[in-house]
Amino acid sequence: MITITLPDGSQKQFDQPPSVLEVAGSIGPGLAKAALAGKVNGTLLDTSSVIEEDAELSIITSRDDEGLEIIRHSCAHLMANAVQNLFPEAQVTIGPVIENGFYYDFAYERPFTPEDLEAIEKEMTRLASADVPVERSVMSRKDAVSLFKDMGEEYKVEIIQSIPGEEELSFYKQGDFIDLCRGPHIPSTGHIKAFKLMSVAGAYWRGDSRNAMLQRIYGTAWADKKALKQYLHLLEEAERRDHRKIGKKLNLFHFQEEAPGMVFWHPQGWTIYQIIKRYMQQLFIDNGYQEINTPQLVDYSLWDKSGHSAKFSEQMFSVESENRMYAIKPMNCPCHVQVFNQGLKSYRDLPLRLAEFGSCHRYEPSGSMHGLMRVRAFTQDDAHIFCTEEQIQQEVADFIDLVYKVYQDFGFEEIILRLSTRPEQRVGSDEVWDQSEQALEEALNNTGRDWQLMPGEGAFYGPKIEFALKDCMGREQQCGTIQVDFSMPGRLGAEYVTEDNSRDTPVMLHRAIFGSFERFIGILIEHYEGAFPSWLAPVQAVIMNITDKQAEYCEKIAVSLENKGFRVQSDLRNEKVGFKIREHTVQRVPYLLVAGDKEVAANTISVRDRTGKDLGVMELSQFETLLQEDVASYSRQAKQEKS
RNA sequence: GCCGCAGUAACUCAGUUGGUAGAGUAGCUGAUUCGUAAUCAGCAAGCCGGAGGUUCGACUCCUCUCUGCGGCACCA
Repeated sequence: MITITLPDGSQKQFDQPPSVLEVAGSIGPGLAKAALAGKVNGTLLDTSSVIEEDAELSIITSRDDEGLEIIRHSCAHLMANAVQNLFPEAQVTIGPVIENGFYYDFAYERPFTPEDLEAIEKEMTRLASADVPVERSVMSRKDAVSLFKDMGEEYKVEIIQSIPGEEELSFYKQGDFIDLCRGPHIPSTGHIKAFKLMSVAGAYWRGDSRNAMLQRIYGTAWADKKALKQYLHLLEEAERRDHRKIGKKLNLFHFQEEAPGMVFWHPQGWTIYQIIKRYMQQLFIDNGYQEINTPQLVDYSLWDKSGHSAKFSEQMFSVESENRMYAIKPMNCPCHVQVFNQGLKSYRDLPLRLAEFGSCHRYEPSGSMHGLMRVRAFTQDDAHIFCTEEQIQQEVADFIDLVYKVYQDFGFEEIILRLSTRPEQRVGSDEVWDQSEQALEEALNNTGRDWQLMPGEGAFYGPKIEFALKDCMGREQQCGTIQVDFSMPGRLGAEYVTEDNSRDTPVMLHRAIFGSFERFIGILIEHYEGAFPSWLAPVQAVIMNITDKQAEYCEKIAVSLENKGFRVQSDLRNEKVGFKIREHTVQRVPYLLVAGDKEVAANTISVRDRTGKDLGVMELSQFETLLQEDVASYSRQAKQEKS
């Protein structure tokens, strides 16, 4: 007698060990039909698996996250099946589930074309509607190797041979197609109902750039057509929000061939940049940082000393002049140590916080650049805190608070914290690592917030905390960081006089909140879809006349608002108001002010916002208050506005 | 850097099985003076990314190169 306990606590008895499917069938025929797999005592198994002893079981359907993953995984197999039907020469390699979908890597003599994708998709649809049963089997390593060798599947043979000896090898077969796989899989291909092949791209075998390049086909799969449609819609929205498109449309910046990976900021974009910079400058002042500025071009000898030229010279631009080699700085830290080194420092000077809007250049590989998100010339909100080991924890705690405040000011509510600890290759003694990892950990714990541990992900010179924010599309963007550095101050001869009049080397904390201005602005553009909240909007209001008669009045209003510090334009062109309204709405100006004869007579303005909401007719002073309050709220209320 | 795709007017894009290009928007000129998301008409605008080659002839075909896009790798 086998007792199966279901998630609701109810129990079912079976005379014979039942399969997952049989249990599902005993609950209801609908469930049996929908069952994709079973979770037996926490382990996912095929519906065909037989449960040999008393167990807890939940039936997995497409409504479960696990069910969706199984669908995606099976869809990857379905695709491999289709590819081999159409291109028998293609070798299969691996096909895992990824976020929102799956991919499968093939080795084939030529790249797949978009037409191939269409054909593959069609073949997949055919196989799915044929509802081919998917059957699991077990094979010995020897049999498996010879089977796949016979099929000419060299990559599979390599995979099989790399699996540790004791492990059981399971295989899934649908029709003539068989693939090595841990499973579980759907009982038959008919359970795949909504999928789409997205793109082809090259990908290295085993992710190593020294290996052969395979053809990777990406696909997405969902429980039903509706979910698929929703996802495709989301992709469209992401495309609409693409900062490169919006940057062009709103005339914020451009790139051109002569300066790859370097931004040409236009007046509108530079205004946003300046606002953010001023915001950060004030933040520095309020939080005990001192702003400095250091050279762009520094002789290679300094980079030799700091260790950069040995490790990172490939990513450094260099310049030769008068027989000297200079590097355009890829980082600010060595220069900041030079500033620290000027004049003898005392323990009383610590912590010393030096900040710089440091303009850095790094040679990024051509294929890695991406709009503002990854550039070769960028500016960091960079600062280095020189302190004692005892001071690390407090500095880190203060910094975490600061990051939260800043991200919230910019409208980001969800923030993810990660602690990266010592990597295999590192400098510094274990005691120092122990101490600083502990300092970071305690600082994190003291915030009362959740954080994730990333073992071994720290920099070679010290552990670090990273801050990722979630944008309105739920995408994670890693921006802020604070890193403990035991190495560089010593290398560059930084020291201070201690309380007992000896010398000691300070610890250096590298930290940034935005990361790079360029990237951060890119994130903001996508987050707001170009509709910046008033405090960031390059133009906060446009005042427009209805006919020439009100031109002078509009000018007066514009000047008056400008004198109050607002960013205002007047639009006195001989166009219909509707035309002007449309244009500035499209340009995402937060407030549109109209003055016709009525407003002139009453000394008022008619106000609407870019969402089309009519805010009514008001006196100028009323509007000033409204705009002032909007600006003062930063981005915190921007969420409510849907434009 | 690697694989694939792309580069045509300021922008978005169409086009030619090889006979030197077209539409919308923007721009300019003129008319219109208008009440909350596009007034009308006319004009001008292109070394078809760059270099080489094949050809009587190349935007179209080939080679190289640059830049961008999607991935991969990289991101101290």
